[in-house]
Amino acid sequence: MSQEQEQDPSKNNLLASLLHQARERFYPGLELVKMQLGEVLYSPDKEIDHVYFPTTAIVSLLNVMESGASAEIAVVGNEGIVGISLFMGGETTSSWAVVQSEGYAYRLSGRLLKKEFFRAEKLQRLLLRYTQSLITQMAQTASCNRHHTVDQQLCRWLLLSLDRLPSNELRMTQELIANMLGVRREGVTEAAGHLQKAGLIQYSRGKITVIDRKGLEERVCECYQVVKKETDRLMKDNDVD
Amino acid sequence: MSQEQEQDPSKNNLLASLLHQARERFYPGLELVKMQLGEVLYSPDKEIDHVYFPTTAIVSLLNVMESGASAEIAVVGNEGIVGISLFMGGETTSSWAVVQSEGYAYRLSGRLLKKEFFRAEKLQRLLLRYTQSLITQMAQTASCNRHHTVDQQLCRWLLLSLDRLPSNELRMTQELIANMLGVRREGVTEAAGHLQKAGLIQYSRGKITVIDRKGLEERVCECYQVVKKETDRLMKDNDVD
DNA sequence: AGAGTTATGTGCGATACCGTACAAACAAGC
DNA sequence: GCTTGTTTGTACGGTATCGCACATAACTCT
Repeated sequence: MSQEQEQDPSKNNLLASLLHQARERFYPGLELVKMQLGEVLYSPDKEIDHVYFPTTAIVSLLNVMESGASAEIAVVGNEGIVGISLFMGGETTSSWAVVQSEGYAYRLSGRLLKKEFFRAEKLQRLLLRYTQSLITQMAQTASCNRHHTVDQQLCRWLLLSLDRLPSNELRMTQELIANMLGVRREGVTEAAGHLQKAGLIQYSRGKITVIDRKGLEERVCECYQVVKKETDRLMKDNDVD
Repeated sequence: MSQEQEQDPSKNNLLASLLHQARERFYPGLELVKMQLGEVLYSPDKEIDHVYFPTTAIVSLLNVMESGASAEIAVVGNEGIVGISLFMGGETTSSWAVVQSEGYAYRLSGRLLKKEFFRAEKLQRLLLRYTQSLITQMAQTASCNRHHTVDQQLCRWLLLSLDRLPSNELRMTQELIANMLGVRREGVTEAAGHLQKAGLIQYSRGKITVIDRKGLEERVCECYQVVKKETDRLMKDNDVD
């Protein structure tokens, strides 16, 4: 499989930040896995025994209500790690991690990561900074849910996905997007219709092609930039020797 | 001032978890401060140089949009600490910390906390666990904003405040609550009207008395319990020797 | 007591989103 | 080709919340 051969741990930003010694300790434990759309990496109260460093996959952190309604609270792609509650403590979370876009990730034993986390201060600082950027994302999602329209949120969501994909083409049904945004499927149809009419995207049956990224950026709410800027700030110059 | 004399570091749960040695290192650096309603402990891009361990005060973590609209993303009372970004890394946040209910807190130099954080593993685990519980709160707030009514959210907010106060009386204008929930002041008037009519609360000009806490708990959305349960789980048996 | 300020109540039309129902377009298999 | 299932489009009434305007009520200060 050619896609598989192109994979390399350094395609994940966090793994790429691990230099020399740290790399030697980590890389042997890394296992390349392919993740399918909809795959559940963890769910509430299920002990997490691995963490995942996505390379081409995108993972959604979701909150599911008693009613069954859901809402995405953060997205993780090749810039991050899935499973922070492992080193944050608690072992489990009240949210779900679901594969939103199929692709590859490197998997690592939780035990190993945890050991290194408390042993290697620089690694720890790296992961904590990343966690801080996740926190920013969640905080912004909370207020975005409160104050912005579905149109704006769809733009945000498309850009978030775009940033984590190699091409300008997303494979997603509107139903799925609706689950992420926590709105009706018809709401997404309508919002997507607006964007299509404006010539920003073009989609058909589970395939969305972004034609005018600039246009999306003009239409998106501030939330996208706030998170991006803060993440860039937190994650630059973080090499772990 | 009698209120002041009743204060003691152990009234904050995190400080109370610090036993023996840890206590000796920390307590000398603690400074009791009184915090007024509306006081800003930190704001975006302003370097944080102290952390706060509230005893009787309640602090809101707020996100403020370009439009000026705001939304509370988490609350911190005597169960927690304000200023996690200090040890999480990044030094600043994109959110505000504003005193929601006046009272006392112990203030500690950020430098000292940070030093201890990376020196003392048990302290670190304690603080990370607390951070994890904050993350839970933010995640739940995000989905609550999406799926639940103002009525439900007001119940949640009242219970959150109640849990962090000594009495069943809150000093809060509806305007202020509206800012926290990110809704119109009139919306709060209406929701509060419902609760009052149902005999759960009683209020007049900035003073809300909760008469029937059980009733609130029956009417609140699941979000309240989800966060409470998870926080209890994360924060029990966390003593730092 | 009276004036001014702050807090709350109420009423309106506008709008964004919901729930539901159903039609149309497309894909995949036989 | 035809059938079946999935995905998307459209329509319609219902509702929660908004934005605004203004009335009332309660404290505060002189």
